[in-house]
Amino acid sequence: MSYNVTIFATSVIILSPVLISAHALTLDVPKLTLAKEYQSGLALRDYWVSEKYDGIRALWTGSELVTRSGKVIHAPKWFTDSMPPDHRVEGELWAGRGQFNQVQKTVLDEHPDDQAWKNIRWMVFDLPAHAGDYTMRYAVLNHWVHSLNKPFVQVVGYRTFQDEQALRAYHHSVEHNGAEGVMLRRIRDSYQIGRSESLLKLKSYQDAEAVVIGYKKGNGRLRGKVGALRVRNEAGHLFYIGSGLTDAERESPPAVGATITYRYNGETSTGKPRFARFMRERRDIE
DNA sequence: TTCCGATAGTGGGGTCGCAAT
DNA sequence: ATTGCGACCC
DNA sequence: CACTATCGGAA
Repeated sequence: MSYNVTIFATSVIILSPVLISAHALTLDVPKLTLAKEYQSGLALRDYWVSEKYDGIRALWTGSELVTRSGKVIHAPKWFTDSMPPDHRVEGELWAGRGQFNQVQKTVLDEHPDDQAWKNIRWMVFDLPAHAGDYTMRYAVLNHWVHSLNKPFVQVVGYRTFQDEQALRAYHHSVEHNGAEGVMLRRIRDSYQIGRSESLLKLKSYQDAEAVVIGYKKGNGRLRGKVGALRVRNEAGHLFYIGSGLTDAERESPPAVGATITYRYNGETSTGKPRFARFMRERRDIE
């Protein structure tokens, strides 16, 4: 019915001075569902729960595969040649648990490496332009994937849970096996653009301590303040922490030699903490 | 009244691609 | 051949 | 990605 929904927003991208005078280039940004953080106490019976696949979001527009910001993903012909010309399909390009780095190295190349792409799966989970609640969209999606019958296109699987304790148990078990976390999909919603209770993510984080060994200057509105702390953690890794600092903390940051607590989500491929953010300075008690 | 969602703007690690060295 | 940087992904 | 700082409208 209302098939004519606007799927793309338009934003202006500033390019090199040569191009600015001649053309105003635009980039189509897909309007997608964004996940909110899970909070205890919601009606679990309204949700289906799946693994959170740590890869790169990819939308089939009907003619090409694009990222969340609308950039074209240069997939091999054999990967996309049987995609439907008349449907939008949304999923995650994924290479297995703990393999985000491989996905990034493979799918963002301008010239696809055929061998590397053989390790990529497209874990599909929605039909953004399809009417109906999630159970209906999921049924259509399943039907399409089964008829497609390609090993590298799979539908994400779901479970349901009666109570939070069971959900937590599942969450911890998949994370123990290397998953990034879990997603909760509210099954009676039509496709929701933006951030809402329609899609939730549940991820664990870790806290650790590090010693401040220096600073990096801030840019833009933070000019003259601290942009990031240079730190060394207990494993001896050197890295920067900028996220999490308030404007006030950037004006009078923890001193060199101070111990801080930071939060992170697992490690990168080189062993550094992923998504490290500042929590607080350690205050020793006398 | 409080709180939530959207924006805009900061910051990180890792990678690719291109320009400068 | 190496380095630096912008622009992407998360 | 995580986060801070704002703002206006929903709750």
